[in-house]
Amino acid sequence: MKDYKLVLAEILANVVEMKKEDIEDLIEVPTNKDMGDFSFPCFRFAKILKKSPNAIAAEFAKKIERPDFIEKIENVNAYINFYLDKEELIKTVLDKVFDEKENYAIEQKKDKGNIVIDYSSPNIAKPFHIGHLRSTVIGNSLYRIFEAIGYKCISVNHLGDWGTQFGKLIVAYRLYSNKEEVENKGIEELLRIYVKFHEEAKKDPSLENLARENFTKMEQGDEEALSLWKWFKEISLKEFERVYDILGIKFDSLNGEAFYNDKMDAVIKELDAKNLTKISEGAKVVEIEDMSPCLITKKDGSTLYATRDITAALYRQNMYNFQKCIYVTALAQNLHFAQFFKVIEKMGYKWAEDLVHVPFGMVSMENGSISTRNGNVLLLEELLTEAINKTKQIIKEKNPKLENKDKVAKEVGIGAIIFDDMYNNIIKDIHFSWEKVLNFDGETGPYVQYTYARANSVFCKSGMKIEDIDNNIDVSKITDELSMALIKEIGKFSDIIQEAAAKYEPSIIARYVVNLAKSFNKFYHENSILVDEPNLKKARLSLVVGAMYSIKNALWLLGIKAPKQM
RNA sequence: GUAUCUAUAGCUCAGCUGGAUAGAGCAACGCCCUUCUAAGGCGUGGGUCCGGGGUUCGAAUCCCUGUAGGUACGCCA
Repeated sequence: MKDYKLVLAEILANVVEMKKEDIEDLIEVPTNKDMGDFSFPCFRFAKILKKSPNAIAAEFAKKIERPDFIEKIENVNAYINFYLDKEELIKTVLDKVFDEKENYAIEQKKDKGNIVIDYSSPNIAKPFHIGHLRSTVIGNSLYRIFEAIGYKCISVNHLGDWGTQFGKLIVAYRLYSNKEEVENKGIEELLRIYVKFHEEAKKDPSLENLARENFTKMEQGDEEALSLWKWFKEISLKEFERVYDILGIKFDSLNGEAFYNDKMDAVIKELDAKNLTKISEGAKVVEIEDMSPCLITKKDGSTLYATRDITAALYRQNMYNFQKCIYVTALAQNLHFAQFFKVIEKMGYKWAEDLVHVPFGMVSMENGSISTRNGNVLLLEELLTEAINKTKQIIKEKNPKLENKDKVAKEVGIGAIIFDDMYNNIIKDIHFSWEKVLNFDGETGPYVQYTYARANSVFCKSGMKIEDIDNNIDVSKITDELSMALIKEIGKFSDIIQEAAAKYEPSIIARYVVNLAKSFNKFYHENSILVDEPNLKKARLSLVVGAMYSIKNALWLLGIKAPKQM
């Protein structure tokens, strides 16, 4: 919204002995709307002026020149409260909404520079389960949020397609499977033999050594090992793409860990040349103060996770010249990121400070933590299918005549899952519960989508075309509190996106869109929209359409569709 | 042991760049569809903001400390 705060600070600076920047910091938005749109607390002047805060506030309040956009200035105790002029406020918000229309609050220019976002990044040869969902939907949302404030984003799916696990898989394949089984059953068979490997390795630890040997062979370019690896990777990618399609997510780069195989040598040499490496217990490490050392190579010379991440960061900086490089991974990986960010800093690269780890909490199942090895997993597709089926059932009950039932059920069911994942601060752990995730009442994705569908429905019944709805309305027609509350909520959208970006927190968008939907539902409940009086009808329809643009775009920022009917 | 995250209503959580009576949703109970989609709206009950210090005119919010739980800590990713 227009920067009223700044203007108020300038006006206050004429009365209060303080820099306008400091005044601006002091001005706050009251928690209770009865106390105005902005308020200025005067407690801190008591000491200097040797008067009571209440007296000071009263004195200041008298001296302030009221600007046009302020309807009323009121002194309550130690506060000076400012009430925005309603007509001014309506005009300001609607001007912006109808100037930008379907792009409302979403910046179209991408001229602030590049941001690389590394997310999803599942491990090849393991099925896509609900544990992978978080990184995927959070990363996708951050991508859209940063694009919405004017950055060009590059999404990277840093596939876990390299590492000792492939040594394990190769061993497991040779011992427990064959070509036909893998071709027929795909990733399911790969999972089976992976689990089997871990069972057997408990009894016979030499299998682990065999696995390591096979990975080393891969790193040395052994053709047989590599062709198996390639085959496993293709099978996995097919499955992942199916899941990404359902979620509507695309990546700009699929450069996984293997992509950096031929680029790590140069980086290790650079580390050596900068005198950062040491040999410790046979491994090559970079020592870091106040942290355990970062391992660069194992004693057999093969590389590790950190080696590939350091190499990838250097490559990305070189390739994209990023303003930020964001990693969306579990909180449990905190140390790893702290370590390799520090290594890059030690290498003398100033852009190390542009590397950002966005950590999220763990998902656990009702019967303990998720473990692919133990088979305690819920496949994402199973969850999505369940949600879609539940939605179909509800549609059958509530809106049996709906067209495109399947399409809508898909959008709503998936919306429910995505929304649920991002409604709380991402740092919170999630204890998965069918009951919770399949509840579509209250503060949920379907609630917001339903609100949108209602708004669309009433708009359609008006018989107006979208072009007929604009900001050219009789502002005096809108007077009630609920309409004003809706306008204010719509007007907040841009600030909310800024906040979500600054905090790397999609839940801020999710919370916002729920408040917006609540606001709309109250407005809708109390005010008839399709009234006879044409000017009133037009004014109210402007609010309906403004709410629709806002809800649709906010859902889009979360990666959720807004069906027109449901 | 060290680091890190979390602790607010029965449950799940907002609020945490300090401010005016601590907010939602779920669950429970009650009301509102001959009127624009009831996946909705309204109402009722429900709180030592984990404990203890400190800073401040003012602390759920900042600092210190303790407690409880989660997670990570060299050749996995």
